[in-house]
Amino acid sequence: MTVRVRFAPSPTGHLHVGGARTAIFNWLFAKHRGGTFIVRVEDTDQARSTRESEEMVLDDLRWLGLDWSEGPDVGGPHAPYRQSERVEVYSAAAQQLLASGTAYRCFCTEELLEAKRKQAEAEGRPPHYDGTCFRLSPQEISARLNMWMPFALRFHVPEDGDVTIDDMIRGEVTWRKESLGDFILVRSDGLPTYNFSVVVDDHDMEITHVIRAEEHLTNTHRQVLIYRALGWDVPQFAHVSLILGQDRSKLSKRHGATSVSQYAEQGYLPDAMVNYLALLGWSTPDGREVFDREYAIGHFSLDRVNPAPAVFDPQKLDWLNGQYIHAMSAAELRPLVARFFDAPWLEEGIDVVKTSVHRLTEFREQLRFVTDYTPPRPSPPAPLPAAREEGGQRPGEGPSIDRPFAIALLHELRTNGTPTDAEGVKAMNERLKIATGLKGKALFMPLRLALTGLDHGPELVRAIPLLRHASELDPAVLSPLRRAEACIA
RNA sequence: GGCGCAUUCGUCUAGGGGUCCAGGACGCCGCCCUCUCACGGCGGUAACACGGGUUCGAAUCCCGUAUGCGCUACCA
Repeated sequence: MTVRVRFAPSPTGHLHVGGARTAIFNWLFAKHRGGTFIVRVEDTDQARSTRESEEMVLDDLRWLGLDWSEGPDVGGPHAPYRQSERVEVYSAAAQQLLASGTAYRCFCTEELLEAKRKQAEAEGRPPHYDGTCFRLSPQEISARLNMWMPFALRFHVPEDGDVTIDDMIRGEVTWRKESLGDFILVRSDGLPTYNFSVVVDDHDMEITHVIRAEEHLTNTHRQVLIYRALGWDVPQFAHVSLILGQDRSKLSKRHGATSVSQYAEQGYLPDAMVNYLALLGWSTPDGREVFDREYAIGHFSLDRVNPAPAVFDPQKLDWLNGQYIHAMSAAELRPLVARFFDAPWLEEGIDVVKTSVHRLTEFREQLRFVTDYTPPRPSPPAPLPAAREEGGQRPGEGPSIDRPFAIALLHELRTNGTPTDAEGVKAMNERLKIATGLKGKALFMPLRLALTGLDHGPELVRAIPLLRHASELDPAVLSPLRRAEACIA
């Protein structure tokens, strides 16, 4: 039997990282087993679902690089893949349950149910449906039907409600016949509830493995009862734990970015995102943590998925994203970076600074020494020792520069020109060493300061040629020569 | 309240009775590389929630407690 799995998002906003990880696990599982990955939209909650959200979620999945062979956008043998368009399928199943007596019409209003719930809770009883409508006689039912009273369809939980599943992540989970009240299958507006539609769809779409979030674990109890009442085979279940924020509560907006589109905007790469999310709960058999999709597909298994919830760690994501960026060539990176920041000299710029970048958006800041330049102030005469605070800068440090050094540099650039490569920079350094009598840090720091205006940045043998090339390609970039002049003015 | 799930370094995790005074990764700290900042290399810090069992032996099995989370909706 070939594996068929599905990811079933509710279209109520962008795809969240938790959903993304569930989708990734489903996708990896399907690919690993040579099965089929399906996307199904669960939009029976009309108040919250929108078509725009559906598009966003699908776009987010595409951005992650996941592909599905059946879904609302591509169709498939079990179309439609949008629950709001599948009402006939549900009513057929509902009729079957109604006919067999497992389901019954409930005429209770929401207000009445709410009142009963409150009452039960106040008396310390479980807040379950009291079965009023289950006891209605056929006469009473037809009377209400004749009055056009709206009704919902309720599932009658059998006396022997014991259910055991063998969860692929958690092992055996058993629910004894316990506090489980008769629950709604079809709402009075005719749309099915989650527990009903999910069973009907998973059966209809021949889903073999249901891999979903842990929040659905206890719902499985109800769902298995429905499977049994309908005489259907129960699929394999695998419940993946939740993703938590730093404070160990369920990840939400106040923890910062939670949707994958936000991560895309912040300069994370899809490959890094998939890698990181896969690592949140799953571990590789050989312990490696940086891997591509082929590796993940080849080695994925639900046995290695941890049942405990995991805290989302932005620092590790940053590190991983950096690993991917560092491994890419400047040519590969350029079109991706150009989304955030562009310049004619961008590719060389990327090549020079990429080791200090963890997110694509950081290139802009790392290359600011090219686009922006403020000449360092001249060295102050003799700082007053009394004015120094503990831990303050000592004389001679800080973003300032000696006038004689600036003059020597300007002379060097005018006489020999600005180096165009690392060899040229080294030659220039040798000449400056002789001209100024400085060497090592005493030479390089003032040089860096004079040409970049900053006391840190990429190595000068790379930075100086970049500045020259950039100024030749881009009139907005001040050349090294002009910078040296500015130091003296 | 009831039911269910979970609990190894700050974080992600390896571990499925002895090879574990617990291994890897991120972070943090130190050293090296080095003009600076990164990158990279090397080293260090740091954990089996608690209490009972079972066993010659438990991080690993069982029970309880605590804590966290989920469900208990005409949300999914």
